[in-house]
Amino acid sequence: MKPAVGTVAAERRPAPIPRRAPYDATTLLEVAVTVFNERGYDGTSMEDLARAAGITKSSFYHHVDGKEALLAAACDRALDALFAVRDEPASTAGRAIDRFEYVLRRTTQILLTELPYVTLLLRVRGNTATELAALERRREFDRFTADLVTQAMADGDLRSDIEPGLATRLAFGTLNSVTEWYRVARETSPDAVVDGAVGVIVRGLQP
Amino acid sequence: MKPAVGTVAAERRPAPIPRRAPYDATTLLEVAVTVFNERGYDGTSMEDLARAAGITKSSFYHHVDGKEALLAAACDRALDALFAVRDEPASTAGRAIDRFEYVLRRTTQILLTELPYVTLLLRVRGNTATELAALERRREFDRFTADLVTQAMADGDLRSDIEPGLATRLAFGTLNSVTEWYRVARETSPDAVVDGAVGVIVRGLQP
DNA sequence: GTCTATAAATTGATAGAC
DNA sequence: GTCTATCAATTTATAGAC
Repeated sequence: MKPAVGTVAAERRPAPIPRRAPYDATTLLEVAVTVFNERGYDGTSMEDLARAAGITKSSFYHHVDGKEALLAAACDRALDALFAVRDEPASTAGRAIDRFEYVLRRTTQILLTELPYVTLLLRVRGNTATELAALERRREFDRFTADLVTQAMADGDLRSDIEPGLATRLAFGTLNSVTEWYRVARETSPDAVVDGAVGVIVRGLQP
Repeated sequence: MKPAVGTVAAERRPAPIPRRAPYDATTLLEVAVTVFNERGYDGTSMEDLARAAGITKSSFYHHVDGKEALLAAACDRALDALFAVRDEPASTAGRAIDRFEYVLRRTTQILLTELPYVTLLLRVRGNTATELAALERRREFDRFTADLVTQAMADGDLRSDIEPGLATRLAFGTLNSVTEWYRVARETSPDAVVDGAVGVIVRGLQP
């Protein structure tokens, strides 16, 4: 039963308008990254983002600095999480093979918990200064992983009939490929993905 | 020694202008795919393509039907090569494990020989009808590979402590990740990539 | 085949009212 | 905070001269 428009009750106690939480930069970043991943960064217009957020383009601009700033924030979030893994004690001390396995596992976990941000990072092409900066940070992380593999191979703990660079790229390429299919339709649990991926890689690279 | 401008020799036998082969649709597709892979499809304008070909945008349009047609042609080239693998005798007869290994190897070879086209295909997002059609063909190929893995697992020839779908995705995700780094700077030979990738995957998935 | 010129639509971003 | 209106630049694509 809806009270007639204009009654006293309707005027003094208007039906509660379905009210969303007020937007902040973090919320809209989440919206933006989702759309970026669906349509690609360059394939997404600010109009697309505003529509996804349910406001106009101008309102959207009230909250964020622009398209490129959104991309930078998303990439930084992914990269900060990856570098935090690199700086954990278990990544820096001990046998190289143990550190390698630890980094594989933790990287996969980050990839799943920060999935949209890592996905976007992995697709960056280098068209702007922002993108080049993200690529450079990413390459730094890649050098860290390549060093791990090289050391573990020198220790005799990884098969050495494959070039270290190729082994590194296959290992982390396998992990990164998870971003290509692990979406909301999650028929596989995160733990199963981590255990499965790390297990297959480790066995595949055993001496 | 350059003859002075205006001499008889210069007028009758003009210095040979560095003449390129006349453009055809295939040549320009090659140019386009290269730029698409560098800057991303949506990040590339027809102006970019024309500049890369050394002609104007209008001249470029004289040879090709448009941006989307270029994408469709590139995806078709990659998909035709993949489906040709699927239809080879060694992919359709024999034990599933042998067919699986054969398809892994052949797919990697296609990936390297048709690298730019496969790279572009793997990045398609589904923004237009053209892209959706390419994605649908790709999914058909994915179903073929998933069936192979499922059968080989049922035969007891692949480890069964991993879901078949996860195993398939890890295996072909590893292969596909090659497109992310195997560019012109080829420090690793194609054969080493094929042997390395297939070898790591097969060992990683052994029972 | 290649060019200049231009059309028609879209894009990232801002101005200013409420 | 949200809106309408608008701008300047870019983008896909075409017309028509040479």
